[in-house]
Amino acid sequence: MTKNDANRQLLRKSGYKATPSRLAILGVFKKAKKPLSAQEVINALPRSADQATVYRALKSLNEKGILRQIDLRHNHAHYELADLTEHHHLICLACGKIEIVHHCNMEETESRILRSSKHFAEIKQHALEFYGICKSCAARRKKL
Amino acid sequence: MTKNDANRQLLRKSGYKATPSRLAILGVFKKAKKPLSAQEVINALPRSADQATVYRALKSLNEKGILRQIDLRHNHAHYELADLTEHHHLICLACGKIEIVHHCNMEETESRILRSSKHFAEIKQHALEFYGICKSCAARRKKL
DNA sequence: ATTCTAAACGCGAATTATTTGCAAATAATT
DNA sequence: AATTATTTGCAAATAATTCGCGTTTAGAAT
Repeated sequence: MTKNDANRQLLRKSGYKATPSRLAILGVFKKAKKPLSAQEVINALPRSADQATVYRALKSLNEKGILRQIDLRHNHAHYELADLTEHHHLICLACGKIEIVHHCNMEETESRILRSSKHFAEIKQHALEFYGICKSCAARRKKL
Repeated sequence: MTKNDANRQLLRKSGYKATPSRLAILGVFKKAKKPLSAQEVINALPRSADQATVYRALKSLNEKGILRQIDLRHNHAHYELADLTEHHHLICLACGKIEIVHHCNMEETESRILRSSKHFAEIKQHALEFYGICKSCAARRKKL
């Protein structure tokens, strides 16, 4: 299966063993349409893996930049594949709805920041999320 | 005391009672040089308050926009006063060091996003944090 | 193919972070 | 001073994440 071979290589290239759980976790993210929490990954796995295994995998994959961590303000971390085209999230503070946002052009900002920073040598990632109210929540609130 | 009077008004204006714990919590943030976790607030309080009280206060103050929540990737929320001049954070993935970043000009981006969004009515806040490696961690790593 | 070994796993328990229910206390209003 | 809706403290619950450790296993070396 070619998809698994690609993931297998990806893991090996980062110095990890290509274990069934890690391959399965990557598979779950490949299918996902939105950032997933550890619990959602656990639930979505075809053959169950221990929660410690999943947490460890998420952490490692995030450290190597295969996944990226997203803060949706839900008191727990979410992750998504890092190789998606550059985008950010618009999150409804009332209902949690997520919309994808493109074209924020952060590379330029990052290099400018780095040039003027006293203490930092490198920027590896950034998180840019917008929190607001979605239209249906806004409508619902007007009625009250 | 004039400073407390200002905070007292701020709280009342948001519909809250100006209780000693909330005034003390605002006092702690006023002195702080960096975003604080709930635990750090608890430790910094002159007269101790219960953790439930502190968590409840942080949540309310964040909802009313007096505090804002920051994600430093430490598995717990941090907060800072919302009325600081617009800035963001540069966080070292290796040691946690924080540097303040100015001039990211997000208002323009926000209004553009809102104009092109299908589902969102309003943007209330954003989080923009940069994660990288600080110079001293970079140096330490080279030696290894 | 078999052996070897560091890395990864599963399990259970520990930690850490945050929330909740409820009775008592209290800030603001009258 | 009396009233009342908020807020507090306490203790316990829940949620999120991590850790220790004995066992298994992927990949390298024979």
